[in-house]
Amino acid sequence: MTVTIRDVAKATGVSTATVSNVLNQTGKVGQETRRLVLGAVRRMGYIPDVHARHLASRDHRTLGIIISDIENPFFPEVVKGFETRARQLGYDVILSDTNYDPRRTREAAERMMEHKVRGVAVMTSEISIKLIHQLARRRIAVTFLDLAPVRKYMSNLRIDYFSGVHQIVQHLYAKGHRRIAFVAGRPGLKSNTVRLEAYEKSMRELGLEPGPVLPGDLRFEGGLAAGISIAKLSSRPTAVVAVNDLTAVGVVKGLLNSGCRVPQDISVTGFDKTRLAEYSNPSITTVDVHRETLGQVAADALHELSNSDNPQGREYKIGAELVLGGSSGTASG
Amino acid sequence: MTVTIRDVAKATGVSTATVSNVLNQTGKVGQETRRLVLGAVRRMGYIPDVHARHLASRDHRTLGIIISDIENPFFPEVVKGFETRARQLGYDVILSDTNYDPRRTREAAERMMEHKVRGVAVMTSEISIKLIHQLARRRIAVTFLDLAPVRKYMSNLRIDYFSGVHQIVQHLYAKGHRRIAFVAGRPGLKSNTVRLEAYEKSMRELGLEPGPVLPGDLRFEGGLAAGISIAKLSSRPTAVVAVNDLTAVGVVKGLLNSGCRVPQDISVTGFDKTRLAEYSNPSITTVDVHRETLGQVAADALHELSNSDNPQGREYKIGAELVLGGSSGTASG
DNA sequence: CGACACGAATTAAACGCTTAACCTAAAAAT
DNA sequence: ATTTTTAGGTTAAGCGTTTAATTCGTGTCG
Repeated sequence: MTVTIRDVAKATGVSTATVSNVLNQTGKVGQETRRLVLGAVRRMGYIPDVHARHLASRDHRTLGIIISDIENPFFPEVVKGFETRARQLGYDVILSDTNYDPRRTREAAERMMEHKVRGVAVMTSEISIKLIHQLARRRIAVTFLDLAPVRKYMSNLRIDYFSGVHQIVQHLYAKGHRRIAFVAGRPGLKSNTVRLEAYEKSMRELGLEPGPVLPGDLRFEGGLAAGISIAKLSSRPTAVVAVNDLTAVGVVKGLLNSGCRVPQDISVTGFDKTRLAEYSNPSITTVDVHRETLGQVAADALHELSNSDNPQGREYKIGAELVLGGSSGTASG
Repeated sequence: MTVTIRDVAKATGVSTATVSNVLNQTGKVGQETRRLVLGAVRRMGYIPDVHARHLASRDHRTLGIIISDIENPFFPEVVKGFETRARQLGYDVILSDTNYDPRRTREAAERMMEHKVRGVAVMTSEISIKLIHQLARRRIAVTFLDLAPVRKYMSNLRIDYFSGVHQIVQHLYAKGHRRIAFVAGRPGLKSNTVRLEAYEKSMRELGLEPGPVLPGDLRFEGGLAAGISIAKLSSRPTAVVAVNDLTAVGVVKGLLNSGCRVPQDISVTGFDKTRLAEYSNPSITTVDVHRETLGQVAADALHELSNSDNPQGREYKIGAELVLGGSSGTASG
């Protein structure tokens, strides 16, 4: 039914090997033959079967990326950076979304193995270390976000959350803020607790007492509630550091609804530099964690790992950068 | 190197056919043998090679989805709906992002053919009809968004943009608005011109003169500029219908910066119900086009098309629903 | 002028799996 | 008691490619 390489060979009067050589620019092929084959390929609409190709040539130029949730605005940019770079390096990319579900995470990893990818960028933290080791043991290169120490076939990407939070606190301090609150995310999530710890450490470094720390949920609602609570506090802080932009936007709305002006009465900062931060009113002072770069570096790291004959993993650091917005200003009072 | 079905067979002392039968629950296999095989599979860490499997069984349960840009907040939800449904129906999914680039669109389509997918949901409008026909000719089911008439192997998904815009205009009319402006998107894009036409038609239907119509770019910046322009207009409209949420958010910011209060002085509406609309301040009155449903319906449509023995395409309609926000209110004056 | 290298193409064996066709022994039916 | 059915397998032929090994002319060189 579908036209195969054999059909093309027959139509041109050459062997399938020659057709294959023409298509892959391998081996020796004469000018004239090349022309003929290419003509037939075009005319007949031949398209090679990727499965057969991969099966025959043991070289699967495919990279995988596992993310938590494509709807989470963190990931699309990471995916884009990864895909673009992988493409440049000549890889095909397959994507799996785990939806924060451990079972689907396991399935995603299995899918990667089934596809015999050369490497997998694990961009979710809801994955067991065992699964990662399982991949590495099959000589599949893996990168992850601060989930485990570096090893054979395993490289680590460290997003410099600490520096990001540190820059925020420094910025607020410079603007005269001394009472700075923090709105947290989900306690279990490492990327969140790291930010909280960075906040506490940065505060102490400046001789300030951390707190109050309010609970959040990484979502708008949590921020909203926190904003309302903060507005009611007796000795109100002059600035609020939110664990992410969404929370910050919620905080701002909560404060505004409670009659606090932002930034005149209270400054608010976010984290992640989502589009939300930019479009919100006032725009949110936030930290750019270079998501697209993250994806790129992941692709590079996998390429390096799966191509070197010494597949020892290493550490990569992804910078974070303060981005000023209208939500933070000089301390009042 | 990697463990194959033959290794499992050898270890268990049965034939590869039996192992295959155990794994796929086909054919007759005894209890004891099944147990043994499964044990070996687990113990040896055997994972079938998807390429070999697809090559051997001509049944490729894979669906593809082609989108313009994963960073565009329209798509993640569509992808999620598609993937979830496809998964339920037992399909694997491959995703391609064209980045609005015709060459990459062609590559994406080729990728689908290389992978021998059963169907492709084309969610971008930057694709030539030829390419779609090429797919259909290969008996690959295709769905698209109002790009061509229905045909063999080709189904159409129509998002009811008209109804959405109509609802908005009706809503504003009911709130007393008579002078209603429109901020357009990119002129070439069909989904945009449809909205513009729907706006004009809905206005005339109510005996109102459409206009002014301001240019936009589907982005925040275009909305911002439009908002500033509108604020300066001599006979200012009391309401602004923006082509999408992003534009609406820009318009709001432009108006606010120009000293117009929203919605007290001017009402603003968006389109698409992105998160932005919800988080923005005031939240934007918008139209929910049920993106996740769109993805779902696409998967269903492809499933239907590729499974029936009469693969005649049909029309599907995706509803649109007004969602009230704080950005629209009673007309002033 | 024979040996040789080389360019251009062919042959055929994988790659890892599925599946139709076939086999065998024991249970069921006649 | 003979035939038929059935359960529980096995055999082997692909699926559509790639690729190492091989063949076959032909121009080159000593």
